[in-house]
Amino acid sequence: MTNDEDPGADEACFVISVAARMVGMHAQTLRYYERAGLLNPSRSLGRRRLYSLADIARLREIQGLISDLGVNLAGVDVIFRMRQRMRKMETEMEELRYQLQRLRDTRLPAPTEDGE
Amino acid sequence: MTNDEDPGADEACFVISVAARMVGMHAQTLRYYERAGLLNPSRSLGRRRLYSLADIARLREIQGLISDLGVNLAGVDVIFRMRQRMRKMETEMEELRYQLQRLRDTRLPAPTEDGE
DNA sequence: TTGCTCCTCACGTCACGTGAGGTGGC
DNA sequence: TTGCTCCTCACGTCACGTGAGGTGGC
Repeated sequence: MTNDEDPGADEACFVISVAARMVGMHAQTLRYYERAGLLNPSRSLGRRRLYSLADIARLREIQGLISDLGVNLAGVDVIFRMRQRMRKMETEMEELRYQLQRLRDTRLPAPTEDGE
Repeated sequence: MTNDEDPGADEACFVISVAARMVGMHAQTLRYYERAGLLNPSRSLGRRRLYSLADIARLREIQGLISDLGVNLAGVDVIFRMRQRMRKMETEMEELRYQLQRLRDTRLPAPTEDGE
């Protein structure tokens, strides 16, 4: 399902003016957020910032928290950390549910040894 | 283990000056946080604020986020909501783990190994 | 009465965003 | 060359916290 022409989420593609236009922000604001430690675009050889699609997505999330909810930059940082933990917990829950289901399915004895 | 002399966490006990002294904040700040919707102390008949131990605990949490981490009030609100969801998820995980353990314990048909 | 509470208004400070100005490399 | 980028400095605005001032009920 991968498309050779589309850039991967982590591929550095966009220069700052393009990235700023994509998310409707000022280029200065992107530099400001970077200085605040909210995102880390890669750099070209000439020290120019290059934003990936993942960076763009992160910018949109930041935008939502700041513009829509009124959170400040320190809050965005905390919230992102919490989101990461929540995603981890969700993964763990998926795993637990899977194990539970598998145990229930194989609960009746006579385990047929054909599954992995 | 309940102590008749100690107030319950939700029992309204402390007038604003006492609550402010307990958490090291100005009374005006407590009123300000209330206006911002961060906490809701009960009121006495004379419309005076009465803070419970749960209110005090919440104030300390607010204080930690604001003073230590630099989060603003809107951020505190979002973070509290996320915390609530995380606590719910943790409870769910506990339940899942419990179910899983129970299934594993009863999986072998005739245990009788003398252990409980 | 005193000492608290209530409220509103107003101010100082700082975070945030952005414009200006000067620089350098595709 | 032009049009971008880089950086720093400086300003306006607003959220936050707090003091002042006047009120009312234990």
